[in-house]
Amino acid sequence: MPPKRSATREPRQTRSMQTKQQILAAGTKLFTEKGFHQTNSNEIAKAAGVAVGSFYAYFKDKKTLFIEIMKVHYEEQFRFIELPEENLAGVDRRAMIHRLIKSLAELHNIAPEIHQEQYYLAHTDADIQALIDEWDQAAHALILSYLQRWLADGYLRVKDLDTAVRLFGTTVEENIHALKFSKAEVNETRVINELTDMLCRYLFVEEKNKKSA
Amino acid sequence: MPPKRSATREPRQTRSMQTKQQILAAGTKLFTEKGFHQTNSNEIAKAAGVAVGSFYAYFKDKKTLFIEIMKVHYEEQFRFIELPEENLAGVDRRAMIHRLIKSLAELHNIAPEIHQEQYYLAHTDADIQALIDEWDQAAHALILSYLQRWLADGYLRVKDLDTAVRLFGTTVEENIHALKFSKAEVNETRVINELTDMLCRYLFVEEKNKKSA
Amino acid sequence: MPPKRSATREPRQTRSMQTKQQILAAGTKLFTEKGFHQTNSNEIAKAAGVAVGSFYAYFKDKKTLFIEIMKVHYEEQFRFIELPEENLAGVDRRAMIHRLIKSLAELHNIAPEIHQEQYYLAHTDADIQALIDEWDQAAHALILSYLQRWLADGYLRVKDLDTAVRLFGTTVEENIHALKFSKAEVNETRVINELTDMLCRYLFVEEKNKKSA
Amino acid sequence: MPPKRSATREPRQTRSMQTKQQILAAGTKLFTEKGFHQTNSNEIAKAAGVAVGSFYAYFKDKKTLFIEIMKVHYEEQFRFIELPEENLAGVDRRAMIHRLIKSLAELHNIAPEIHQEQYYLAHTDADIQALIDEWDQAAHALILSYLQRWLADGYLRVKDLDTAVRLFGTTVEENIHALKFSKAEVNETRVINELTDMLCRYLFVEEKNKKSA
DNA sequence: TATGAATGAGGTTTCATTCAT
DNA sequence: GATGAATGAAACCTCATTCAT
Repeated sequence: MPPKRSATREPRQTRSMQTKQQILAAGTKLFTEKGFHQTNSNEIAKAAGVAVGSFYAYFKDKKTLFIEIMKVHYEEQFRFIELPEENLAGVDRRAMIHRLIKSLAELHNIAPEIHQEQYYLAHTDADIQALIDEWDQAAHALILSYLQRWLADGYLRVKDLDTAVRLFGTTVEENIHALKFSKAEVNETRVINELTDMLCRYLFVEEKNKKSA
Repeated sequence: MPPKRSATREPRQTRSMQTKQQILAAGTKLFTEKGFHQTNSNEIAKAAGVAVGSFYAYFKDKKTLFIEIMKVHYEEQFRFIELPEENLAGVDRRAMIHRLIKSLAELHNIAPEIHQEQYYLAHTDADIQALIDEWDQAAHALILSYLQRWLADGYLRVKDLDTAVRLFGTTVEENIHALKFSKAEVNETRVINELTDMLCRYLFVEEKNKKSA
Repeated sequence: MPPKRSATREPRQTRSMQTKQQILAAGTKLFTEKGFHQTNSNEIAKAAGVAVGSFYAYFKDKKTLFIEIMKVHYEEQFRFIELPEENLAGVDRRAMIHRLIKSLAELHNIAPEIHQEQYYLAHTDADIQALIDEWDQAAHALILSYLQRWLADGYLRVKDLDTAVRLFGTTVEENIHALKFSKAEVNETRVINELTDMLCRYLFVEEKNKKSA
Repeated sequence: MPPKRSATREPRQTRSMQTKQQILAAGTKLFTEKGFHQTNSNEIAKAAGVAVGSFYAYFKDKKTLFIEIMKVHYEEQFRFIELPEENLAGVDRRAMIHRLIKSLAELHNIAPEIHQEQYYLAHTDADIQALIDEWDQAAHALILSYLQRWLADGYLRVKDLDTAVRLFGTTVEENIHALKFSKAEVNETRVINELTDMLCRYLFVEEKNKKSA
């Protein structure tokens, strides 16, 4: 049976790419469910439906697979986030912050445990640490660009921009993370609301004052 | 008399207690430097200057040692923190928040990596998760008692107390943690200042309004 | 597809089967020579000419290997023994008993120590006990079918068939076993002859009486 | 408080002997319950209520303890059995056999597992094997003396005395053992009856013939 | 490329025995 | 004598990785 060519070119993955994808998927699933150290390469291969040998044909070792997964995960993350600055001044700032937080929260639905695993492994692995640093810098640059715009427009209350960027980044990231991982019953909407409030009050001059002026 | 092996032998005598302390110290050091999975029992024993057999006489296994270290660490933490409520209404609230953050930061100087390790291991280990939950609840109770006092005194701006407690806890904890672990050059004083500002603006009605009134 | 680890990997391919056979052979040899507790897994692997890892790929643990050896041994045993009943009434009964004993003795030449080891391990291991019970029942059923035939033909002297079955089984089994293990010089032919006499006199009505009738 | 000397001298064991007895008792209990290899010296010491150090003060090693236990057990056995020959010719022979079997069965109530353990350990331990051989010889001598008496009195049917002795010893010993260890419901009285019948019919000329004469 | 059996270093844990007190 | 903490050789078992097919 010859391959049925359809009129529209279907960009099928080559067999090889497919295999690699299967391993990535299986790795993500297992690292996520059981953690890096609790998952072994035979298991990953089996879950991917390939032989261990193939695993090692595509990935130098287990760590390399993990790093590739991290990369995929972060690319996905930045694809979501990278809302470049618009020139709007009159835009509702609270809404912007809120949207930013929401999209971060969205991200964490993809593979929240990877984030955790990553931070853990970073502390004994320089390669992973380097990747994280790189991404942190990208995130900080993004936040900074927001703050600078607001500063230019006279809305910003904070003085120490660099520190504010850090604080913003960590606070959002970790509260979202806690939200996803808390065993306790937590209401997501309420947490995001309060978080938004906190950041707005911290960053911006109070609306009331303006109005009263 | 049946053997009745408890998870951990609990020594009264001095020599024995000393050995246990040595193992605890060595474990703390190594887990901290290289992480749980990168440290093995022989190594711990050697670092403690005892035979492996002694390790297993005092701790059922590596995990049990880790849990005991966590407990020691947390007890220390609570010894620092538990500043009971005073009845003062006129006290400087910013100063109180600042002090709270500072003491938390202090704590992290003891064994910051243990905290990280802990959260990591929790995600595949129910025993460790249980301990963390317990302590989180204690911390939340403490924060809540502060907020309720401020609420009673009419200083509090937030409505959703429960969520605010969570937000407060996570935000302080994680920013301090990030502070200690950031590879980048970070100025501790500045971070703590901004963090304090953020939390005050979030929690309290603005002073200016009062003054203007 | 979940891992679904069966206790023992069941190989189809030739190389793999060969390896398993080698391990079984080495295990049989060593358990036989030195006993279960005096033999360790590294040793077995080395004797089989494979790595320890392979040992554990094929057998969950040492006990599992032992159980498989038992099974092989017993299958062999039953292949020898299962002489189904014929309808002959006039057949020499002494000759039948003699043949039965001889074939049991034959069996014990295969791996006599395994039998001993087995009984020993049974007393602390339920799995092994279960296997032994199963085989005992099979053996008892076989003996019973002989006795019932002789009873029907009017040759049987004993009344309490169930007890006789037990007595017969144990007596043959253990005397053969003792024969094989006695350090003293024992003449096999003489023991088997006396054993045959004893069982015939116990089971059957005396020929002389018949003749005199 | 000075020791209260009673009028009658109470032959109290010295403290030292008492300790040794405790270890022997604990060893017997544990070897019996869990087997030699499944019992460790610390456990025995604890069960005996003494320190491990004391264990090794009284017994060179674990095996030595086992051998001492064996000896105690066998002495007890021979104290029961050694019914010296009487000169009686008219005594009921079946009753004698029956009594012999019964007393053997009695013995097995003391520490039946020791017997099993013993045979097992013998096969890798020469010292234990030597002891067993010694006792077997004693038992055989005893049985032989019975048979010779019956032979002299014209009651014996068997010709091959040496082999008969062996057969008798093994058959009684192992059937009693099986009786004690069978997991199945077995009626002790019935087994002992049949066993007695079997041995009588094997050994003795039939009564009926005599009577009819 | 794909396969999966085979490898063996290395980690975990036990326990018979010693020895300082 | 008694104690029991300490020892460390040796057993058990896992799993990242290789390599012959």
